[in-house]
Amino acid sequence: MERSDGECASSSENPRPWQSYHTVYTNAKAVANETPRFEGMDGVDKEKVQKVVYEMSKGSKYFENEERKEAFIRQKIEHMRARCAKLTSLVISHYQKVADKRILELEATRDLSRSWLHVDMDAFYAAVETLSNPSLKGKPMAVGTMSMICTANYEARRFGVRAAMPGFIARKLCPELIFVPTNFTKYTYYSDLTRKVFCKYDPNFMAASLDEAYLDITEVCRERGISGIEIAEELRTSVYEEAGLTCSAGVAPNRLLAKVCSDINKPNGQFVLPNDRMAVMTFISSLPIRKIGGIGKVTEHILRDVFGINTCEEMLQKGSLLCAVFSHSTADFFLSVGLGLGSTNTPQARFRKSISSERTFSVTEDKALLYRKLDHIAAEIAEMLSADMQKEGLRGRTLTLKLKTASFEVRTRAVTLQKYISSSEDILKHASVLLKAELPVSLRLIGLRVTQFNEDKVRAPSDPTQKTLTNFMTSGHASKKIVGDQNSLGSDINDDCLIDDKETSVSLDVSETNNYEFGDPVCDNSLPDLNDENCSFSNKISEVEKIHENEVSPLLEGNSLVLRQEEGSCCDGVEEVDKDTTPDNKVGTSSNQKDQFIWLDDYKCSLCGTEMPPSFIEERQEHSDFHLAERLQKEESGSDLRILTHMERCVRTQRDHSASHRKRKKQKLFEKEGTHIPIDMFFAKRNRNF
DNA sequence: ACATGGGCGTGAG
DNA sequence: CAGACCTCACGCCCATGT
Repeated sequence: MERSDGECASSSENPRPWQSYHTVYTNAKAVANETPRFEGMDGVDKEKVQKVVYEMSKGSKYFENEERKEAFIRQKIEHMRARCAKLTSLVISHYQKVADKRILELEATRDLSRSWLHVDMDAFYAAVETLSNPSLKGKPMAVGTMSMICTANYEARRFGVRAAMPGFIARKLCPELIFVPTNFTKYTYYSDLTRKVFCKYDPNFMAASLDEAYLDITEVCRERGISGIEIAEELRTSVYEEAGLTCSAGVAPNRLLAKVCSDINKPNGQFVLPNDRMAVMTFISSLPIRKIGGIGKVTEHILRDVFGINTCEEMLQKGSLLCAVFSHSTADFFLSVGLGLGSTNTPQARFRKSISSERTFSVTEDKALLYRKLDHIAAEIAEMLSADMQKEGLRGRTLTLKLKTASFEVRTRAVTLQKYISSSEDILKHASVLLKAELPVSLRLIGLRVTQFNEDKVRAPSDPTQKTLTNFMTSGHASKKIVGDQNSLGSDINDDCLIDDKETSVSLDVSETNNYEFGDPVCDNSLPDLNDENCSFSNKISEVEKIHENEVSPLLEGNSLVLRQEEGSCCDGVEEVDKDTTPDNKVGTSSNQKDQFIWLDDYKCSLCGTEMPPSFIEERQEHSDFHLAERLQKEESGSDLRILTHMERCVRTQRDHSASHRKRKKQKLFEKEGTHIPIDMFFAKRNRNF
């Protein structure tokens, strides 16, 4: 079902707006496709769930942000489509050869000699909670809070309640829902019980999280002369006996497939895929791509809407396009998926590359209050982070501050230091500098991350169990401590084999659209910048005087520092918090007029036919920018040195502004149109000339 | 050409 | 009583510096 356009139109035009509002929990792997037999999704009225989710979300800041992101992805898709359409048959046949060759090479790496088993505990946290409080049995229950759920039992899932869904929406879906707070000490305890069982089958098993693990059962099968089916059954029985919990298992020739398999007969079931090429290919042929680990909502969307790929098999059929459009590693990943390949070795320990801690809090309008709060929270986070680092003996020299504004825009700011740090004092000291530089902002989250570790730290590898939904719940210090404790508590043995969840772990960054090999005209990375409401783009500032406004922002920053110091004092500052958006709004209207000529019926782009509702002010501006840039590029390449039009000046103004406002990133959107020079180079040139 | 730094998006639970 | 949509890790891209 494809409704890329009407999505954001007002509800009068679109009778079912909720159908296009996808969230991770309405579009999760388990929910994604038809086969409703399993995953507790039987009888879930998906339409109703989506409607409720939509109704509960509609109009919120969060929702608006989701819409922005959605729109951005749609643009990206549009762009990639256009690019594919432009491929000449010559280019395509070239990439067909590239793809064919690569497929052969990948095929040659196929290893069917090993058996991997993936175990996944059923609704783990919920199951543990039920164990310790049997009265919960049979009742819909979720582990988590009103703002976020990390696990729901199967009774609750029947109502559409899922992990990563906010609690208040879950309650709407299921008014009877019982909420139970997280308790990691318990989960860790039970996790250890299960791991003791895993050890018997593979002493080097890879723990993927508290409730998931990969076991290489090749040896046990051989030694005991029994099949993967039997091992899986025995293991599940044993886990139940030891921990009183049910789990699901998948057995396959590699980890990627094993993980897919464990999902098939969940809960309390198993699925075994024989080590046979035909069996694998058949399995893969109809498998929806979304079932593959590493392919999420966005990638699915792109592969489907740009290439028409729905099943893994189709990755191979569209191999040439994939190779033409994506980077080497990404294309390789996709092709491997199409072949049903995955890693089969037990990787040597992988080391953590970053460690971080973040926290969400309620948005405070009052500046003085906000700043006091920030002080407090920053200090807390620094301490948690430092504690975690010290626990793992880590020291790092890059500190990144993460902020989420009241409008859900995410920013990160980093410094790289001369020396390695790990103390909370050091962290806080540098974090404060970063934070202050951003200050007139209304925030809902701050986070700190440390990277660039001191290498020779050949310490125990990271504990993958940390990457859970869950930690945040007890989000303060408590949870962190407990999570940390998993390390010590948690099986010392397996701690040294780190999981790499992504299996082939092929870097699949969909955002990249690089093709490799010699640069052909296919290559343009461009996507309009739709993301940042705050800065730049919507200011297709049409008047020269706007330039002065650009100069204002540094002053504001200066102001903020002052404000910062006189925290207690009353503030005119609250407005300034919105300074970013205020000018935008103004500009929005003025530029609207300017753009109107391009929008037929105020809806459809007269140049390329892309449809976009009038409410998408910023997106539309970006879009018209795109055409403008295109035109400019043509002119430039034709060495047409004519005088800039009014509109063009505006764009330049905006670019300057953007650049100076460290908004450089998405300008790439306009780069690399075919063999033309990058547009920002172009602007640079122009700017020098004028 | 290559290394490094910074910013962002993606996926997972 | 209303409001409440997370946390963590990774890898890619661009820009900049050498």
